[in-house]
Amino acid sequence: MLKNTKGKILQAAIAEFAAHGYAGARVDRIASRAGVNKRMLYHHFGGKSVVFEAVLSDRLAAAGAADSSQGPLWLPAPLPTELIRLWMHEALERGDDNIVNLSERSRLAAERVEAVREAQARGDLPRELDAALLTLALVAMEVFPAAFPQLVRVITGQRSTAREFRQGWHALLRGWHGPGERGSSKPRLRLSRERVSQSARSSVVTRSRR
Amino acid sequence: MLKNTKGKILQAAIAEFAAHGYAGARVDRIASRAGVNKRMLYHHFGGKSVVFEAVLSDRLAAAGAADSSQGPLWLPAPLPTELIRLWMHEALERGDDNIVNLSERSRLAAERVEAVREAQARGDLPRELDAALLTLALVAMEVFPAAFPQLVRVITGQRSTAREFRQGWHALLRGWHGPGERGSSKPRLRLSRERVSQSARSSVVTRSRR
DNA sequence: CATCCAAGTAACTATATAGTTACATCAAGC
DNA sequence: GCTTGATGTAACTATATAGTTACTTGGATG
Repeated sequence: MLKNTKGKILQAAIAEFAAHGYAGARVDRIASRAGVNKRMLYHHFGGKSVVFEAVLSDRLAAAGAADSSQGPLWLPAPLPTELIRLWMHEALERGDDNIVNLSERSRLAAERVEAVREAQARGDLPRELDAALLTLALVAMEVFPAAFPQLVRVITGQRSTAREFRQGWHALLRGWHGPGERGSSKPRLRLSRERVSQSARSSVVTRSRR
Repeated sequence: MLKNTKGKILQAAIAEFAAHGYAGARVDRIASRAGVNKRMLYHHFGGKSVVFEAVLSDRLAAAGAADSSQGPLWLPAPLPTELIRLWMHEALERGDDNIVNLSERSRLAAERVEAVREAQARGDLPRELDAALLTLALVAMEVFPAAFPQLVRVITGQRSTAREFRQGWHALLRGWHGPGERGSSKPRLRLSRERVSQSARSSVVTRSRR
């Protein structure tokens, strides 16, 4: 079977739910995006809510697996916007109850925590911090600007997507983990390119305030 | 005029939009929550979208003003869930374009940045980091667990509302700002109560992984 | 007291939307 | 070649929902 109608529906639904959330998503649009008759959505799944479930299950389970390998841990690779939006919709709709695919996601998260632990052992990350919480903090710093771009703009005056902001943000992460001497003596910074330079000059903030 | 119908509608709308987002919110529910005839919503505002605008304007402008004063800066006061949900809906619906009340919010944010700057001058926060970005990072650490409770649970195995998690998270923030000697020699930690204790033991993470 | 206008009510309308019904196609097994 | 069941299509239905119409009330002002 090469038509793969179910798969096309799922892909279309991922885009639709990421863009509009559960309430804002339209079954007709999903079918139309998939180039498939709406009836097939009810055939392969059971209804809108089931498709939503499938989307979360499919998309959120694989998440985190992609980026656990490359790059320094304190500067995680940017996550796809779609995934972040689905996380937001998931949180808004369901909070931390009935987490879809909890066991698999926990397993993947555990791998990442383990990587952080190893980095701590190497001295690449501060040793005295709890590994799981540190992992969470790294994810937070990675996700936050993409999730709340308006707060980035309000606080720093910059767009979260601007090169200047991203460089500044990375510089902050680098600096925050401590250019100090806690831990090992190994060189902690793998990236030596990107200069901090003017990094993060907020354009909206009044500097001359008492 | 003591009936204050418009105000009641606005209050009800804040709750409704925070709970369900724009698409999920129901005009009838807003009217019903406010104990007011639906027609009045169209009388005082112009339609659903206008009410949404008013909610964002009213609620997001005042935000940040409340907590800019009390408590140490590296451990900001918890924000109301409602506000965080509105921020999430705002981000999902509008990104960083057409930010409502941008100028006033920027002004309030600037005050907070200034407070951080002063804390840096006192040596309470690391001096070498950009003040605006540091402020943003502090907000991020404050907002993230409430915004993404499912990620907290997936990564740490704990509920974001659990006392144990919060203590661990606070301990991490304290530790992260550097128990080192960069900056001043002043005592940096004002909270001396809450012990780090077992702080953050993740229950789901496999510790024995290669 | 009469007028007038903002505030309020109930019932209605148009439409968008999730979900269904009835039918068509087509390949495989008998 | 005929039945059968999975896959697909078009048109339909029931309902929820934003928005409106037509009317009422009440209180301030001349």
